Amino acid sequence: MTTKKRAKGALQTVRMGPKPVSLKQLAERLSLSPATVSLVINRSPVADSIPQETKDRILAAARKYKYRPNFFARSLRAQRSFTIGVIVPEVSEGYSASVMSGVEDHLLQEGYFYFVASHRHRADLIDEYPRLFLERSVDGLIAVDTPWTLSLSVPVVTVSGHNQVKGVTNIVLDHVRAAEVALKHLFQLGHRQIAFIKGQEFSSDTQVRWATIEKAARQLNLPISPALVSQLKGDSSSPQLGYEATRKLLASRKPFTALFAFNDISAMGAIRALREAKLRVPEDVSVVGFDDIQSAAYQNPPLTTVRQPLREMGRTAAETLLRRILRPGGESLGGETMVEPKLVIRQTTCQAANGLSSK
Amino acid sequence: MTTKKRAKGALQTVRMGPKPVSLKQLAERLSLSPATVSLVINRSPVADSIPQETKDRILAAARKYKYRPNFFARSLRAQRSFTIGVIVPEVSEGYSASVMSGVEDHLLQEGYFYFVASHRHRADLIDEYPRLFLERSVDGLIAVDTPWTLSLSVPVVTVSGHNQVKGVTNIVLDHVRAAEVALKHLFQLGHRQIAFIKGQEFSSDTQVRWATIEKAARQLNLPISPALVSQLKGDSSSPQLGYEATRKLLASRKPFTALFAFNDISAMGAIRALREAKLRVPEDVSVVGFDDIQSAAYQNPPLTTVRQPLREMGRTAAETLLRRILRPGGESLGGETMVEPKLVIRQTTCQAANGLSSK
DNA sequence: ATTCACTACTAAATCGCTTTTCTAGCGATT
DNA sequence: AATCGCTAGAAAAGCGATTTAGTAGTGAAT
Repeated sequence: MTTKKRAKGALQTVRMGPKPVSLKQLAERLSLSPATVSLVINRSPVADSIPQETKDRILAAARKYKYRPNFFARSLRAQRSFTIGVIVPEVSEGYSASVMSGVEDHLLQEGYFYFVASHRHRADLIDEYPRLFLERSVDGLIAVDTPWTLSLSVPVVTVSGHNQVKGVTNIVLDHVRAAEVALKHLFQLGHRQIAFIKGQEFSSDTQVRWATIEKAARQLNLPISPALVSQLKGDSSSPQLGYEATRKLLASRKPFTALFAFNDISAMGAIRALREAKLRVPEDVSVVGFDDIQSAAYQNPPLTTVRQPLREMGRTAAETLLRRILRPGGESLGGETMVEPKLVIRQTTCQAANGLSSK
Repeated sequence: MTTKKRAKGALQTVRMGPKPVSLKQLAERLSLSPATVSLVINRSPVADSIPQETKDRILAAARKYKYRPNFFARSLRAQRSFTIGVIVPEVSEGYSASVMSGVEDHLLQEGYFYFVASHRHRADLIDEYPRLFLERSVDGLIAVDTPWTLSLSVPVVTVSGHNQVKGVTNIVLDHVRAAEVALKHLFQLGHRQIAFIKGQEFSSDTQVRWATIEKAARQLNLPISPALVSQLKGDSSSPQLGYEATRKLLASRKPFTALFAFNDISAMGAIRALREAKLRVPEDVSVVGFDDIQSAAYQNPPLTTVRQPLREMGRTAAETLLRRILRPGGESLGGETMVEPKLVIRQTTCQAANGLSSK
C-alpha cells in the first residue's frame, strides 16, 4: 500500500453550517423563553394555550435557523437514544448482511439508528458487546445467529435464537417444515442414500436443523447413516469448510446420491469437492443448499436450496423490537415468531441415478 | 409468516442491573464530591494532589458499584460521541460488507462505535443520511462507494470516492495498475477482441475504471470496439444485470474471445449468458471479474479476477478517519491513499482460441 | 370588590458528567 | 503575627434539552 497526497482544486464546497443553533439562542432571537419554544416545537399539549400566531413565529424561526435539538441533551433527559444495537457473527457474511438489510429497512424508517458489532464467534465479545451497547444506552438489541442467554434491562429480539429467555423474542424459521420440504423433495426424486453436512456448533441453527432433519427422515422412513453425516469445522464462513466436510464424506467410501448442505456457502464448496472426485452434479449427486443467498441462483448449475426469507426476518425483528420498546411490559416469558421457508428447485437436484424412484 | 407465542420456562436469567449508579450517588457513598470522584476516575492530572489512599477508595467503590459514566452526559459535555457514521449503497452487497468488516476491525478496537445507513442509490438519502449522522454528532464519516461532494464540519473518508473535496480523504484502488494487469493478462493469452461491461453510472468507480481501461488498451495498442462495450443497467446488485449486459453484447453479433466484467457479480451473470449462447468459458470466451468476492473462488469454473483488498481498504479508512479526528486541522485539501490490486488467475481465462497468441 | 378561570408564558429543576475556579486548614517562612 | 504555599478536596458553572409548577394579566361571574 502506498500513500500519496495530491492537491487539486476542491470540486465543490457545500460546507455544512459549523455552528448549530441551540434552543436557548433560538429563544433569545424570539424574545421568548426556551421552555415555550421547546413546548411548541415538540407539539406538547401544554402548548395548547399558545396562540397560533406565536407558534407560527417559533416554527418559522426554527426553520430559518435550521434548529436541530441536540441529540445528547435530549437523550440524556429522556433516557432514550433512538438507537438499537445489532450483534452479528460477521458483517460480511451473506446471512448477517441480508438480515441487517431488513433490520435497517424498518429501523431508519422509524427514525432509529443502529450500531453494529460482530463477535466473530469469540465468546468474550459475545459477552462484551451487549454490555457496551447498554453502556451507550441502546433502546434495544437484535442478536443475529448468536447464542443468547442473557436477560437484559432492554428488549432483545434474536434472529435464529432458540433459547427461551425472559425478555427475549426469537424470530425463527419453521425448521420442521424446512427439513420436511427438502427431504421430501430428495425422497421423491428417488434418493435413499443422502449425505448431510451439519453446521458448526456455534451456529445457532445447527441443533434445531439437525433435530428436524432426523425427525423428517424418520417420518419418511429414511435411515440416516452416521458415515454420511459430516460437519463444518472452523469459524470462517468460506466455502472451503464445505469442501473439507465433503471430502470427509467422500473418504468414508460409502456411496450417496444426494447431499443436503448446511447452507449455500458450504454447498458451493461441496460441489467443488464432488467435481474433483469426478462426480457430476446433479447426475451423480444431487445437492441441496440452505438460505438462498443471492449468488445461489447464479451458481453453475444454479443451486437448489431452501430459502430463508432473511431480509423479512430482519424486518420482523426490527418491528418486534420497536413494538416492545414502545409498549414495555408484557415481555414476560419471551415469545417466538415463525417465518416460512420455501424450497427453490433449480438445477443441482435431479432423479436419483440408481432408479430407486421407480420401485 | 405465522405468529405464535410459546411459553416455556426461562433458560437462564442473568438480569443485568437495571439501575446503574450515577457519579453523584457514588460520591455520596464515598462522602466525597462528584468533582473529586470524576477527577480521579478520569485520571486527570488535577487529581495529582489527592492521596493514593483516597484514589484507591474511589476506584474500589467504582468497581464495586459497577460505575459506568453515562454516555450521553459525557458526550453532551465533551461534544464528542466516539461514534462514526458509515454510509454505503447497500449493506448486503459483498463489496460494502467487506469494507465494513475492515472498518469495524479498527473502530471497535479503538473504542468507537458506528452507525450504518444504506442509501440504495437514492439521491435524497445520500443527502439526508449525512445530515442525520451529523445531527447525532458523529465524530466523522466514512462513505463507501458513494458519490461525495460535501465538505462537512467533521472529517470524512471515502472508500472509492474520486472527487477532490476539502476535508475529505479518499481511499482508492490503483486503477491504472488494475486495468494494466488485467488487460495485459488477456493480451498475453492472445486475446484481441475483448468485450467490456462497464458499471452503472452511480457506481463511483465506473468512470475511473473505464478511463484506465481505455488508457491501458491504448498502451497495448489494442482497439476497443464500441459494439463490444456494454453497461450494467438498474440499481440492484444481482448477477442478472451482468447477464443482461452480456446478452446485449452477444446480440451485436460481433465476435469476442474475452470479456472483462465490471465486478464478480456481473461476471457471474455474464458466464450464465455465455453458456446459454453455447459458448464455453473459458475455451470460447475468457472472463475476468473484479473485486474477488468470497464466492469468486468457488464459481465453476473458479473466476479469474482483479482483487481489491476491500477489508484492508475499510481498515485504512477507519485508521485515517480516527487519525484526522484526533489531530484536527491539516485537512486542507483532501488527500488520497492508494492500495494495490492483485490479479488472481483462476480458471475462467485461457489462451485465445484463434491462435493469435503465437503470431 | 372579590374570587375564578383562563390565557400566555416563564422559572427553575433535572438528566449525569466535566472542569475551572475556589477554599479551608495547616505547617513553614519572614 | 502575618504571609506563603501546599494539600485535599468542594462549589459551581456549564453542556442543551424537557417538563412541572408557577405567575402575571385579563375578563367574567358572584
